[in-house]
Amino acid sequence: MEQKKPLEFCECNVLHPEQINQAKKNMIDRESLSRLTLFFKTFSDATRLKILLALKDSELCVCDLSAVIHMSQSAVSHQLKILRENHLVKYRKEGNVVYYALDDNHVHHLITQALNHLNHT
Amino acid sequence: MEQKKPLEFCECNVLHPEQINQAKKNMIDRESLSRLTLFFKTFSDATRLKILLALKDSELCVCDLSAVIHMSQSAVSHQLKILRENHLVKYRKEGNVVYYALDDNHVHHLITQALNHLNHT
DNA sequence: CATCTATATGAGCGTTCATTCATATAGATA
DNA sequence: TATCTATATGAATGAACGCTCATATAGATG
Repeated sequence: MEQKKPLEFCECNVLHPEQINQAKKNMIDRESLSRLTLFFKTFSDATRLKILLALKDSELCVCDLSAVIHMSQSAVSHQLKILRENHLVKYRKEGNVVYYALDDNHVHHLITQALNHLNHT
Repeated sequence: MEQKKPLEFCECNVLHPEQINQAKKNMIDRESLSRLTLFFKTFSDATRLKILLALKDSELCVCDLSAVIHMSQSAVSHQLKILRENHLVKYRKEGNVVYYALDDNHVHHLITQALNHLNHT
C-alpha cells in the first residue's frame, strides 16, 4: 500500500510547493504558448533568418533574394510562404514580380537584440 | 550560345543590383548566423519555453519543473540539457538535487518581448 | 558496503521539416 | 491565342528532433 500519493509526472519527493505555485502563475495559456513557439520556430532556420536580414533596408523580389542568400528560387519561395503565414513579411505584386519586405520594424529589432545577447555571452 | 550569364541560383533576370548589394552588406558571417539560428531554435519548442517561463521568479529543481510543466523527468532533463548547452539556464547542485535557474535576465526579457509583439499583431 | 533517490543519458521510434524536382499559375508579350 | 517569365506549390526524400523506455551515475542514508 502506498501512503504517499504518487506524483503525476515525477517519481521524486523533493518538491518546493511555494516555488511551484509561483511558477505555475508564470505559465501562459495553451494558445499563447503555441503562438509563441511558432513565432520562435519561424526564426529558427538559417534560410529564413538570411531572408529577414536581407530585407532589412529595402524590399526585394524573389529573384533578388535568391541571389543574395544563394538558394534556389523554389527553396526561397517555400520559406517566404512560412514567413508570410507568420506575418513576418509582407509583399506586393508588380506585374509578374513579387516584392517582399519586412512586415514590421519589430522583426529586425528582435534579431538585432538576439545578436546582441549572443555577443556578450 | 548564351549571351546572358546564367545566374547561379535563380533563372530569372529581374534583378535589382543596388538593393542586392545593400542586402549583401546586411548578411552576417556564417558563424554568427549559425549561433543565431541555434539560439532561436532553443526557444522554438513548447517544453523548453515552459521551462524558461517557470524559472522566471526562482530556481526550481528538476522535480519541481516536472510537476509544473506536466512532463516526465526524463523529458525535462533532456530539454534542460539543451538549455544548458545554449547557456539559457545555469544550475547548482545540493546533494542529490539539482536546481536550475535562468542564466541571464535577458532570457525572460526576450520572451516577454516576443509575447508583446504577438499581442499587437 | 548496500540501497535508495534525484538526475542524466543512450537507443529507438515516430513526427516534423527543409530541400529538390517537377509542375502549376498568372501576368506580360508577341 | 500561344508562349515566355516570375513565382508558387505538391510530392518525395533525407535529416533533425522530442519523447519514451531502460539504464547509468552520483550523492545520501541505513
